[in-house]
Order: sequence, then C-alpha cells, then structure tokens
Amino acid sequence: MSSKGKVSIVTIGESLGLSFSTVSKALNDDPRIKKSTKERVLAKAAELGYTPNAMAKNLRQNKTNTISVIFNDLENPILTSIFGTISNKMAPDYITTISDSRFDPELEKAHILNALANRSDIILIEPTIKDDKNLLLLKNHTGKVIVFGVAHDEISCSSVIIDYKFGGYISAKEMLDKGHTKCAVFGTQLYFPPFTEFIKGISQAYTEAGIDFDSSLVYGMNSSSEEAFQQTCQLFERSVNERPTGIITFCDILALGVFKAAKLYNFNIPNDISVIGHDDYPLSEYTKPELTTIHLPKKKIAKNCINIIKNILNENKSTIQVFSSEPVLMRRESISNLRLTKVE
Amino acid sequence: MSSKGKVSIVTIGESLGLSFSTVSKALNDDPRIKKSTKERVLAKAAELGYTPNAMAKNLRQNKTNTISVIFNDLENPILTSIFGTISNKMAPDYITTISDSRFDPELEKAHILNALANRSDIILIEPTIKDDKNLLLLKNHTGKVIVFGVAHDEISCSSVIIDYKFGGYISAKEMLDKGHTKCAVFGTQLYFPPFTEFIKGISQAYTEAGIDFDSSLVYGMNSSSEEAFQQTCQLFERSVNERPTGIITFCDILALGVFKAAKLYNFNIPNDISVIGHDDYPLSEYTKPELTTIHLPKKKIAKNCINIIKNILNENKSTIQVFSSEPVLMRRESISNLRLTKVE
DNA sequence: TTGTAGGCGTTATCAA
DNA sequence: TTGATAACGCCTACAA
Repeated sequence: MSSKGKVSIVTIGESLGLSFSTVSKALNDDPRIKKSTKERVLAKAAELGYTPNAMAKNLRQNKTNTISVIFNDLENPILTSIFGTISNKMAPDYITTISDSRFDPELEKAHILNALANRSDIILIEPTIKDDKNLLLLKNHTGKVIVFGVAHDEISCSSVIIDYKFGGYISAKEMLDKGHTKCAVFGTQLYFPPFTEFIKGISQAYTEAGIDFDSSLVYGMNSSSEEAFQQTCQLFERSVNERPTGIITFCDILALGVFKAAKLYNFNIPNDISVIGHDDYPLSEYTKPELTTIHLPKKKIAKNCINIIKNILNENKSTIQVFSSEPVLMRRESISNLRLTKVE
Repeated sequence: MSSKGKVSIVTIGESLGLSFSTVSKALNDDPRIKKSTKERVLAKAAELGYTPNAMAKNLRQNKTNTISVIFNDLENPILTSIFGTISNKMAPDYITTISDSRFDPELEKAHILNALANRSDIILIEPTIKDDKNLLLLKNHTGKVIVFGVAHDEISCSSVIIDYKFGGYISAKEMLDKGHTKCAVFGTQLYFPPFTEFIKGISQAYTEAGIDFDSSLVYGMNSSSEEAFQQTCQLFERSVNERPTGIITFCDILALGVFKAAKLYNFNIPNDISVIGHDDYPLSEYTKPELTTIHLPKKKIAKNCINIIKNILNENKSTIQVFSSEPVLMRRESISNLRLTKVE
C-alpha cells in the first residue's frame, strides 16, 4: 500500500510511462498538459502518497513563502496573540513559524541560523540581548528582517517598537504619585533590551520626582511566577522600614508571584504591599484585587507588523519603516494611596 | 560591503582559488583539509557573509533535524508552556517550529502540507477535527507523527493523550454534587475532538446522576472571552427558572467571559451563578472568586511528548507508543453549594 | 502535447 | 591535501 521508498515526480513518471517533466507540469496545472494526462498524474500521485519536496522546490525557485518569528516568551499570551494574528493574516499564502529563544542568546543564535538557512522571506525577531553577536548574523539580510520590541542601532532595518521606557515611566509615576517612594522592580534577565528600557523609564520618573532610585532593588529573573514569589518572600522578611511599599513588575505573571507571597504571609494587597503589572493579561482584570497594570495595544502592534511584512513582500518599499506604539496604564486596585489616610 | 548576489560555497571557492568541494569540506571541518586552508575559508565565509543553504543541504542529506508542532490555540499558556518545554529540551540539535491552526481545518491542512513538504523529522499535531481528510495526509508518515490530545482511529501512530472525557466528567460531577443540575457548557468549536470528549464525560456524569442532560445548553465558540461574555449575557436575560445555575467551560479564558458578564449584571459568583474552568491558567488561582477549574498536568504531558520524540529519533522503537494523562479538579471558590443553606 | 537538458547549493565518492 | 563528478527533487527554457 504505502510505497516504502520515497516517491518523487520521477517515480510517478516511471509508473505512468511519462517523463518527470510532464509530471511536474501536470502537478502544477500547466495549461500545456492535456486534461486526461493531468488526471492520470493526479490519481497516481494520490495513490502513491506523493508529497512534494519543498526543499527541492524552494532551492530551485529561490522562494520559500515562509515567515519566521523568533521571540522570547512563548507563555506570554499577549505576544502569542500578536504573532497568532500575524500568522493568521498571512495564511495560507505564507506559512508562519514561531520559535522561542527563552532569553537565551545561544538558543536565539540557533533559531536565527535556522531561519537564515531556510531562507525565510521574513524574519521577525525580538532580540534577546543588545549585543552585536547575534544581530550581526542578520547584517546582510536587513531587507527581510523586522526587529520587534526595542530599536537596535546595531542593525538598520524596519522595526515595530513598543515604548517600554514609557511603560516604565508611567508605572513608576503611578507608584510615586501614590506615595510609594521605595519600590522594588521585578523583571526578566537584566540584559533583555525591553527590560533595560523599562528601567530607564522608571529612573526618569524618580529623577523627575526628585527622589533617588535605589537600583539595588531591581531583580532580574526568568519570567515565571516562582522566582517572583521567592523574591517577594525575601522582601517580606525585612523589617517594615527596610521593606519596599511597592513592587513594579515587568510582566503580570511576575505580579502573580507577589500575590502568592502575599497570600502566604497574609499580607493585604494593596494595603500592606502595592504592586503593578505589565502586559495586561486577559485575566488580570479579574484578580483579587484587580491588578493595576500596563496595557500593550496588541491589535495595533500586530497591525504594524503586518503592514511592514506586506510592504517588504510586495517590494513596494525598500525604505526602512518604523512603527512605534505606547502602552497605557490600566488603573485598578493593586496600588494603595499612601497620601490618604488609610481606609479599611 | 555586503555582497549583493547570494554567496555560496562556489562563490567562496572562486574568490579563494579553491574548488567548492574543498570549501565544503573546510566548512564542515573535514580532517583531510589542512588547517591553514580551513582558516582561509572560514575567514572568507565570514567576510562574504556566507549563510549555508539548509534546503540544499537537507535535500542532499535527506535529514532536516526539525520538529513541527501544529496545534490550535497559541494563546493558551498551558499548551504553549508544554510546547516551549519540548522546544527547549530538543534544542539545539533539533529546531522546533510551532504553527497555529486556530481550529480551522483549511489552515491546519496548509500547516500539515508545509511540515510534510519540509520533511520535518517529527510532526506533533493536535488535530482540529475528527475527519479523515487532513489526517489522511499523514497516512504514509505515521512513523514520524505524534497525535496530541485525543486518540484518532483514522491513523495509527504514537499519541500523547489527555483524558478530556474524564475532565468533563469531574467538571459535571462537581456541579451535580453541589446541586447544579441545570448547567450550560461553553467550549470551542463543537467538532474539536477534545471538546467532543469533554462533552461525553459530562453526559456520563449526568447519566450516573440519573439526570437528563440538556444538550441545547452546549455552546461552541472560538476560544476568546468575548463570545463567552455575549453568551453569558444572553443566559442572564432569561428568567430565573429558565436560567442555568452553573456554567461548565472548556477553558479558563471562557470562564473569564462569565466573570465579565457577572460584573456587568452585578451577579455574584458563585451565589448567583457558578462556573468551572478548564486548563488552570497561572492566574486562575488568584481571581475573585478563585476559579475552580480542571488542572492539566503540563509537566507530565511535556515529558510524555519528549519521551516519544526521542524514541522515534533514536529509532529505538518502531512500536506505537501511547501515553495518557488525567486532569485533576482544583476545587476553589467559583461553585456554590446549593445543597446548603445559602450563606452571605 | 510531451520530452530533454541544465541548474539551484550541498555532500559524498572517488580520483589526482 | 585537493579537485572533479554525481546526485538529492524540482522547475523551466527550449526542443521535438
């Protein structure tokens, strides 16, 4: 039944007494091939379980109709929503393929080399690190590269920027406005460019408020709630005076770690400890207390990506295009106002 | 600077006065090539920005070191966690590539054909529909296919099964035990096999309880909270007697839609309406009220997948392997007990 | 309407 | 230690 050896257009041709070139044309619905032949070929192909070999085809045609997305946190539903939208809008003409670098430059390198080696038409990448090494790999392919997240001077290509610095700024400003001058910051690995930008925004808010920002309270971790939980517990062990009153996180999942710790220590959020998230996960609006967080305009971001992708593919513009969007503060319940008399 | 025309081993050879065959060996660190030549080649390759062509290489070697994952909901953090784990454990020897079918058989077909055409070593697929058409495409490749989620008789290959029927059973049983005999069910598209299984489990629980299950209360939708929200609102418009007292959902994100509607209508969960989720998103433990839900053992599921993948790749076993795991009920606060006097 | 020849970029075998 | 040649599966002139 199933032909063990691989079946190619040659196989089909042989078993039909046709040349492989006729088979090729028939399979591609070439008008020069007569209908009855086409039908015979199609039938035989189905019978033999023929699957075209994309590698041979693409090698020949120098075109793959493939989009590679390389980013860092497959478990972040905001980002996956964006990339899922792109995948969906580009299908079925283009197949989108997603890879997770997990904030690991080595893994990112493997994914870049893979995308390059497979001659993806578009490489949409959220760089793991602001470092020449990996981005340099893309140097000769800037026309098909889209940098996602943060602008990178190391390489000049189209980008879809999210203003993480502004996000950090409004996070810190909200805390400061409510009287939280001593805040801890939980984020991803410190070298992750979006987080670096975020910190810059926080610093700026502190500077504007005329308050020193204590950078020893910045903690880089992997983006799981577990580490945030551990770190929060350590902070909770401190004496009241040593303890920050607010925690600024760079992802709602990190804020969740704070929730966990608060539960364990029987601390009330926001009265005993205030917290702000980032990303605005769908569920964050319904936590107890409702999580104040920074919302990412995912629809707009996805649209920006799709615009650039289409322009590149249509070769309309060889010019570099940069789109930027601003996050917005979702003021909810997880930050107390120290400037008011505390109300029970 | 950047060589416009594509650079290949031939290009490198020409600019170095070497044959491309020598270049190839040098690039692959063949012991027969002398060190100084290797260095010259490597330097030139770097200078020219050479990127190996995976299509040519794979075409020749008939090996791609590639794993394709095809599933339906990129925004589900439980599933992406599982596939991210697999990707991570297989890297860097194997590159894992993820595609989202979005419960759309046509899109799924495109992804299957792509994985096949690219000769992925492993195709891990969560079928969108219990239908011959797409699965038949994989018929001649069962050795490299792993079915994820639900057993499919249409094709005989290794599988990683999640006992969704059991999940449906314990969901409904929990509702029934608490006196909720009239329950609505929110799920994905009705044809989605995991949801079909889930419903079977619900029916079984009702049958065992000697109660008729009203299948007109089963609603298939896309897995966004928006549709669940709309549908819940419609249910809330009914008179108290017509209204279900409980809503069984097939995903926490659908339960979220119920939360939204409850907020709008000022209905209390669980007193006015009870709800149970499915999947156990990280944040679900911290909603208000805490969401009772069905937990998927994601670590174990990922491990099962990795085991099978490694066995296939090592060709240790050509036997079909099937692993199954059971979800577990996380009893929290979103279901009221109608059998007790209601307490405020 | 169908067949032939050449080439896409590699690797592998064999010869030099 | 290096080079020439064939082959992987396919598409595309061009020839028949």
